[in-house]
Order: sequence, then C-alpha cells, then structure tokens
Amino acid sequence: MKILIVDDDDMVTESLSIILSVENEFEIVGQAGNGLEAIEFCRKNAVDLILMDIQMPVLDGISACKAIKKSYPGIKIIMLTTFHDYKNIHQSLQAGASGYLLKSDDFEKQKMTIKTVYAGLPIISEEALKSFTENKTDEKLTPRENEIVELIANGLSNKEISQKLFISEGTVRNTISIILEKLELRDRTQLAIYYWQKR
Amino acid sequence: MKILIVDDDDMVTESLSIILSVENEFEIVGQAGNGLEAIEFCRKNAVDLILMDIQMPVLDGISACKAIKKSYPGIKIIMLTTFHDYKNIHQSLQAGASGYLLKSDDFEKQKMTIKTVYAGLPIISEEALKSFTENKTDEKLTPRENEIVELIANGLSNKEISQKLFISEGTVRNTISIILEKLELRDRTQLAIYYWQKR
DNA sequence: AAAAAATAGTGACAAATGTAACTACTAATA
DNA sequence: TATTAGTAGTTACATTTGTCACTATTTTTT
Repeated sequence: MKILIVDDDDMVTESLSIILSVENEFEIVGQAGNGLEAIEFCRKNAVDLILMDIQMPVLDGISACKAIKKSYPGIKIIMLTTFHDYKNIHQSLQAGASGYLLKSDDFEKQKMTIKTVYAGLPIISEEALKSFTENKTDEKLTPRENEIVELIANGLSNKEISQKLFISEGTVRNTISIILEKLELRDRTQLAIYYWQKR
Repeated sequence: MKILIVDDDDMVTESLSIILSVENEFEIVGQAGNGLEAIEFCRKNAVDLILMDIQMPVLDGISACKAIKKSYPGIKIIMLTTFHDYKNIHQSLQAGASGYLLKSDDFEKQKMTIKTVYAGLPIISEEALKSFTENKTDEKLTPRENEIVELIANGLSNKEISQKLFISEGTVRNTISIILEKLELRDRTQLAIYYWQKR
C-alpha cells in the first residue's frame, strides 16, 4: 500500500513514516509539506492512500482533499489532525475523505484505521466520533444561556422559549443578545447553525 | 468473539448467523427478536458484540443500545438497518453504538466492520457515511429555492442573499415564504436546522 | 463583607423577517 | 397553442427579532 504523508510539521511526517514503515504492508512513498505539494506528488507518482493534515500553509488539507479526489478518486484520504471539531469532520467528509484520525491516537489504532480505510470502509477515530455525540454545552455560556441555545437550536421562537421557561419574552431577548455577543454571532439562525454544525 | 444478533426478522438473524459463523473468529452466541430480549440475553450470557436492528417491536434498537451500554459498557454495539438517514445514525451514536452498517452491505465489508469495531475503532458503513455528506438539495424545491436554502443554512441575511444573487430583497423574502410553506417550517432558523440536522 | 456573576425584568426603538396580493417575463410542457 | 412552472419584481403590513439602558434579586466568588 503506497502511502503519502502530508503535514507541515516535519516531526509528524518523520515519526509517522518511521512507525508505519515497520509494517510490511505499508510503503511510505513520499512526504509533503502542504496541500499543493501533495497534489503535485499525486500527479507524478502512484499513491494508494494519503494521510493529510488539515491545517497547513499554502493549501489546506480539505481543499487538497477535494482537488485530489476529483482527479484521482481511487486514492483514499485520511485526515490527520489535532483539532477534532465537528466542522472539520463534516467538511473533510464532504471533501471526500474516507476517515479522520487524531495524531494523539495510539499507533495500533492508527495502523488499524489505515488498513480498514484501504479495505474500502470509511472510519473515524473514537475521539472524532465523540465530538459527534458529545453534549453541546458551551463553557463560555452560563447554564441558563446554554438552555436557551438548545431551545433556539430546536427551532423555538422567543415567545415559545419564554413560555417553556416561565420567564418574560424580554428576558429571553436580552439573554439571546448576550449569547450572540459572547459567541460573536449575528442572529438566532447563525446560533442554530453553530449548535448543529460546529463543535 | 461472542456475538449476539438482534433483529425481529428471523431471515436476517438466520442468514447473518450462517454467514458470520463461517469465520472462526466469530461465535454467534445468541439471537434475539427485540431490544428487551437482547437486554435479557446480556444479563444471562457473556457477550462481546451485538449486531442490533433499529426498528423492532417491544423495544427498539436505540433504546436497547442505551440500556445495554449503561449496564455493560464493555459490549460493543453495531446498529444494523436498512434505513440510513442522518437522524438514526446520530441517535445511535448518541446511544453509544460504535458503528452502523447496512444489511445491504456485502458480507466482506460486514465482517471487516465487526472486526474493526471489536478492535476498538468505531466505524460507519460507506452508505451511512454518504448520508452524512451527500448534497443537501431537496427535490420538493426548485434549483433557485435550493440555492437560497443553502445560503440561509450558512447564516446569511436576506440582504446578503439578495446581494449575492443579484436579486431584490423582496424576491428573496417571497422565495423564502414559498420554501417555508413547502417544507412546512415557520422561519429561517427552522430551515437552517432542517438543512443541517435532517436528511 | 464587598464585588462579581447569574438571573429576571421593563420600555422603547430599530432592523429584520415573513405574508399577501398582485404583475411580468420566459421556458418548458401538455 | 394554452397552460404551468420558474424566476423576479413591487408595495404594504404585521410580527419577530435584536439592542440599549436601566433596575432588582440572589448566588457565588474573592
């Protein structure tokens, strides 16, 4: 299995190369420092699978993933990152990634992930999966504020929220103002999107 | 690996038993016809992994998954279904399932999934993954309406939408009214939620 | 004990949103 | 060819939403 490792941190590409090349199945055919280099490499070399960082200079991993998948749909791509928010998972999957794993996952898991993806099954790491399912409270917000966020994210109007919580509509509006300011959002719709799409 | 198969359709449990027992690694220790039977079985027998249908009489798979995970967190559960909408995936993962596969997946993939989950990596089937990432156009809506839905789901205001599409704000408002009526929603926030959470 | 944070409220106001009732043009379809 | 569907528009109106400026309790923290 010809593997290309893409990460702007040489420490990461180097250590991954060493660890993975222990396995006979894996053949590290190249390393790239950003998305553009990865695309270049795929054009010139045979690659089966790419381990790709998300945050990189020049061209980020998600854009590179899109481009590579378009030109070479046969190449499997596993996103590799320390950030594991919902947004990145979602975007990566939309960009055509077959999986997602954390640099902090142990090596046995990483190897298993690579083999499984190569076998044609998409996979996400346990930690990444957690970010799908973990509860959506924001530590920047108070309990009451989080409660209201959840109601907004379920499509309730201010009047409905006030009735459900037995408080005045004015209070609901004030609280939402504070929430929006804290989260740097503009309106309840962006808040609902933030709730479901991000984190 | 001691496997319990839970499905109200005997055809499914039988055929899965036969196919999986070919593999020496797998030992089918039981079959159950609903969630309650599954819980009973786990109380009386040692089980490593459960293949669980979602839609079942008496007690559905998601509820059973929750209950079993609470009492026996060590048991891995893979949801098994013909329906693969986002809502079910999401609910299953929240209920503690480690994976999700379609009855229509080929047997090799199903075996791989079971082995991978047993190894501690959560996995979802390729088809299920598709439902995460597939494009979100609604066939009830016209192309233009879908375009506007997407912009709303990205948090844009009516003014921003009108500027982006070079049409008047009034037209945007009218179009949104039609969209809301078609989808039986009340406001743009519910529309954004519908876009991201459903389908 | 004082200060800060969380909760709840009011009134006024501006801006955004959604609805209704129409018109008008074009492209596709029966 | 007549009709329908899709797109785009206007005007008017009602409602909802969000902001601002304050007040007031209660709870928590320093």
